[in-house]
Amino acid sequence: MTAKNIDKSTEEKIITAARKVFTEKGYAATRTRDIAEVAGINLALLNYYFRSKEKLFDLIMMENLHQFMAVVKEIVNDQNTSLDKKLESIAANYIDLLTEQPNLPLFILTEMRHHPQKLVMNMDVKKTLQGSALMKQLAIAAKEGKGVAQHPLHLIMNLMGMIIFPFIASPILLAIGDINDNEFKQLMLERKKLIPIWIKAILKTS
Amino acid sequence: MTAKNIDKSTEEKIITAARKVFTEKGYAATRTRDIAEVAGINLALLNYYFRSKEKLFDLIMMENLHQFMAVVKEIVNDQNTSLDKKLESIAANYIDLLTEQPNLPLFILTEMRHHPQKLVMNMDVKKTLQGSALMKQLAIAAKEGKGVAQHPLHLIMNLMGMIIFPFIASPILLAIGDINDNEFKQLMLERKKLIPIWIKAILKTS
DNA sequence: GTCTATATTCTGATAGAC
DNA sequence: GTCTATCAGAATATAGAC
Repeated sequence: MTAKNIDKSTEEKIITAARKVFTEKGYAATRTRDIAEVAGINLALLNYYFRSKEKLFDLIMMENLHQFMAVVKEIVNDQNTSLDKKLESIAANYIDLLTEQPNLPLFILTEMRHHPQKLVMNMDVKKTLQGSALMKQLAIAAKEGKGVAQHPLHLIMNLMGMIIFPFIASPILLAIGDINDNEFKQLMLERKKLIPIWIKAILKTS
Repeated sequence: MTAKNIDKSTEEKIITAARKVFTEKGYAATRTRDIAEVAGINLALLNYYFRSKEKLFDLIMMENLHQFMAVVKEIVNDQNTSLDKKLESIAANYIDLLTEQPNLPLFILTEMRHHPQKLVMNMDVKKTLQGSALMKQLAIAAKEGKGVAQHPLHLIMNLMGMIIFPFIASPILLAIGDINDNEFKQLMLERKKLIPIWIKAILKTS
């Protein structure tokens, strides 16, 4: 039981522990015993509160998906901000989020692939993006480029790839670049400013 | 037992099945029974040939790492090709590889995080890249830009992110873009040409 | 609500016949 | 080499005392 657990209800302790363990190790590699231990409670209590490993996992999965979507939801449909501002907000907010929770993307991408049944998210992200202010602004920007407009998905792939990939691949990147965790965080800070610039440079090539 | 298994030795059948199941589901979610079933043989035979789940996994892990590294190894240290050509080769070769084996990156990134002990690769990729012809050419290109040279890791992150991320996130991207598998492959084909162009545009902003 | 003890199911691995 | 049957241990879940 860590200091964080003081003053928390048992249910909250279990959820906090489950969030940590599931998000780090994924569903299959997680044992309910690990969660109970991290929560500082007995294994039986976990089932008393949540009935099963799967039900507890579903809760964490929803939480994580929601957290991941929240960043983009509030930005994408703002009619009053420019494309530039939107790119800056998305990059900055995601990098802040992932710096705090670096395991989030690998968790979501892995579990989404392994349990496509649980994919409430697809429709969610689809609804959020399709016909949004951002997509319209992207289409306009693409046309203002040199010539052939690229498929808007290319932009999404580039933007999200540049933001998310470093966190997914951080162990390799730390090794390649001979840098430590703090230097990595510093690079991510730089990327908050750089990614929007790079994306705009890319838009001009189309 | 699929058609592919005809004319294969038992050992090869098991390896082929293990490659498929491990790479799709990861170590923890894979049951040796699944592998045996896909191989069309009995569970006992698996242990007869490979002694344990872990030993069989280690083999597949090595295979996959090797396959993933092979692409970059032969390109990165070629003294006779320009930076442009190297970028083009890396993008084209990786996109070809990942179109055939879309689960490769998620497998490697996940298992690498969960079993850092098995990380023969870190030193491997490090050795391959550090001081390579590619890194020198990148450093030169960065200096020829507008002003402040960025950390070379930024370029690696951007290049690999743009190449790999779409394959990792393909389920979401298919949903967002309302496209099917073939349209996705078409987009990936386009990216073979586009990514080098985009990377060069990014280099000019630094 | 919380614990200990136990039931139940699953899974990796082996024994032994052929 | 290959199979069936089975074991041993692990992991989820529950029973029942407090």
